[in-house]
Amino acid sequence: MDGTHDPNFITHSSCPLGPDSEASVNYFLSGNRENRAPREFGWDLHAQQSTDLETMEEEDNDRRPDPLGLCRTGSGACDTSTSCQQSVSSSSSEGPPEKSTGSGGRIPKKPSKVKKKERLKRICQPRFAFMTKSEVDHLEDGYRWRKYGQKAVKNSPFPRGYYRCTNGKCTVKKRVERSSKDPTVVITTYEGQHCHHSIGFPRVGGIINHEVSPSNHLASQIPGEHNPGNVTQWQQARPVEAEPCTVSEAMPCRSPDEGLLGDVVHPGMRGR
DNA sequence: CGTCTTTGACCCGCGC
DNA sequence: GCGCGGGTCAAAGACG
Repeated sequence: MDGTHDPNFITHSSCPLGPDSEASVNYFLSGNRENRAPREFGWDLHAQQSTDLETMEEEDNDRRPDPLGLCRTGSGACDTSTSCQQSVSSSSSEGPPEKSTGSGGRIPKKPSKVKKKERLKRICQPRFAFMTKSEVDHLEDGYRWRKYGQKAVKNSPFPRGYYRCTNGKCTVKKRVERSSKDPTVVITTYEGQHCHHSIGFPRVGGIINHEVSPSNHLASQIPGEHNPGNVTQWQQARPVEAEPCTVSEAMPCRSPDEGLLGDVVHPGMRGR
């Protein structure tokens, strides 16, 4: 990867949405360990939306230090020993979930021991979140997602949507929610690493990425997705401190040529 | 018919 | 121990 050399890549020219867009995006890389507040990580949010984020942070701090609920289980249950693996509790990679040949109604869930164990582990994976000014909740990012849940968020009138990559072997998830402070701001949190390439941008001139180096192609895709003229500036936040598996300069968790962060975050960004 | 969304229930961790 | 809130599951329905 060569990304660490281009600190200025976050420019209009590299914005997937083009220089005409008008909204701004904040990135912040989340450490995936322990429920430490971003501030403690020394986040350096200085873009226009950062205040919003910080506000959220403060509002939630009384209960959850993590403004986005990142690594909620981190306070103890976060098993990072495998955090670099694609080992989030996924029903796909494990034995077939006993299909409840439902006798009509919803039968009480009795998760297998294995499944239960997995849930207990609920491993925190590298996470990457950003704020986007957008009217659209679910931003296109080149991947296909399946919504598997939606929850009302406390202190927010807007629900949070839970998405999972449709690729069977890919355990990447993402959460999408709107800022309660600024409804025009969409907070997207990616978790995990893609084990495949994106499918391209159907709506952006049908760009296919197979020729672009992974370290680049997503850097020029993700945040903006097809964001109808909303994202112009990419704000860069300081990567969170590095622990065994965090997203920082070393990027120990990232596979050489793929993976969420590798795809999503331009190396130059991570290296700050 | 296959895929995706919706939605209510369930599970779990944490704070009180 | 209990309640709360977040995250996930999976059936049912919608849609192309």
